[in-house]
Amino acid sequence: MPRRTDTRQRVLHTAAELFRRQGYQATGLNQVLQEGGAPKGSLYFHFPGGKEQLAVEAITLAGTELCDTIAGVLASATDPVSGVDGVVRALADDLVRSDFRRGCPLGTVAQTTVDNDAIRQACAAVFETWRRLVERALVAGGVPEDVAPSLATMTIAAVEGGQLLARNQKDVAPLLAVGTQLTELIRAHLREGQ
Amino acid sequence: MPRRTDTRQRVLHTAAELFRRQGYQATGLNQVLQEGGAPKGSLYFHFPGGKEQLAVEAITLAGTELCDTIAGVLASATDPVSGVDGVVRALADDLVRSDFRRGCPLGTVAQTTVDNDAIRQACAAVFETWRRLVERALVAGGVPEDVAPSLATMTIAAVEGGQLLARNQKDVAPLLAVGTQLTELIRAHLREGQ
DNA sequence: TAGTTACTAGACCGGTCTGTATAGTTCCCG
DNA sequence: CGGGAACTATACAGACCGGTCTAGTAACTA
Repeated sequence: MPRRTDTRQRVLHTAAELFRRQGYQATGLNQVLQEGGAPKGSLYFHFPGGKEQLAVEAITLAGTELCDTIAGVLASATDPVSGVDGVVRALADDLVRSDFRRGCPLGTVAQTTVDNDAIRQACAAVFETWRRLVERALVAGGVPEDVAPSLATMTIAAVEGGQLLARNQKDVAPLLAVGTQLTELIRAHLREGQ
Repeated sequence: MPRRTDTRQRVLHTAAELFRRQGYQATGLNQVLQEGGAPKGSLYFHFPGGKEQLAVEAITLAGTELCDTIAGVLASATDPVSGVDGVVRALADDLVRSDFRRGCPLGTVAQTTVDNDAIRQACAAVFETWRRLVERALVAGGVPEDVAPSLATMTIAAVEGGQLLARNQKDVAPLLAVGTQLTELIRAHLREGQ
């Protein structure tokens, strides 16, 4: 039998947003339900696995959405340098627009759920998807294949750290500095690859 | 009148360790007290500001301690490249030794306390201290003064992100990749500076 | 129309959270 | 010895936590 309501999606999106802003532990189910406009019974009907299942699905959803955004930016760029620069700018815009409340949809949750295997692995899967996306863009742009995996990991790490610092300082400057240095690094690898 | 017991220090160190492993919200005062071996009355005698004050002091303590460690490693290195490499290796060792339970003493807390100004600023102060430490080492090693601030920010961000990824994957590889790429980047700047 | 599935609604449970209140103990100082 | 400061010890308050339960409603189907 098909779904008859959009409650599940509504709750999921609300949860993704709240987890992103506040992290896993700081986000209560009551808050999710209130902001999502659903009673408790509905939550445990749609997510019998409770908070953990909600988090896993919310992370996967948010990760996939951001993945599409990143892929779009990278695809519309002519080379990996401007591609990474574009991604960083997009993330910085998002930070400013939300007054530094929305960080990376994974970073905050991943940081505080190391001891929860289900959530940890959900985050790891998304991180790996992102990394591969960046790696492909780097290789396509001329970065040698042997350094691309490591450089892609560095890119993800630096951007995560940059978002963390930016949020902590309520200033995009650290993230923009990361962008500048990242493009510098990629350029250096492109020179070496030739 | 001078202190007569070490309860305050004991509780503070326990809190620093637990905040580091679990983050702010996931760490309960009862747990801190139990592991620190102190009753509740003592906590609110020594830290009338409650959990928030405890966190601010624990962050400052842990930040200062790690600052000393970093400064020691950087000072014993002959150049910034091997210095940064040494710091990354030390952090990776710490991750492995704790079975990936201990992350950066600030990262986890900073990520989930963006909306708490006191804690946020305590973290920001430590981050800035670290950044300046790295910046000085870079300049001393020959990195041009105009790029050193940005490169130092990049270093902190990348290392934070690397620790996050390593903890999430339970594998130091991402952090080591960050180390490799960071040294590469510093070398590139040293070449340009000449 | 009767039955079944999809879903809503919210009261309720035991437990834990931060924080308070108050009494007791230990030690130094005069 | 007396008094006060430093500190311990625990009981308790009030709110909130994630999660369970049961009853009810709406829509589709046989």
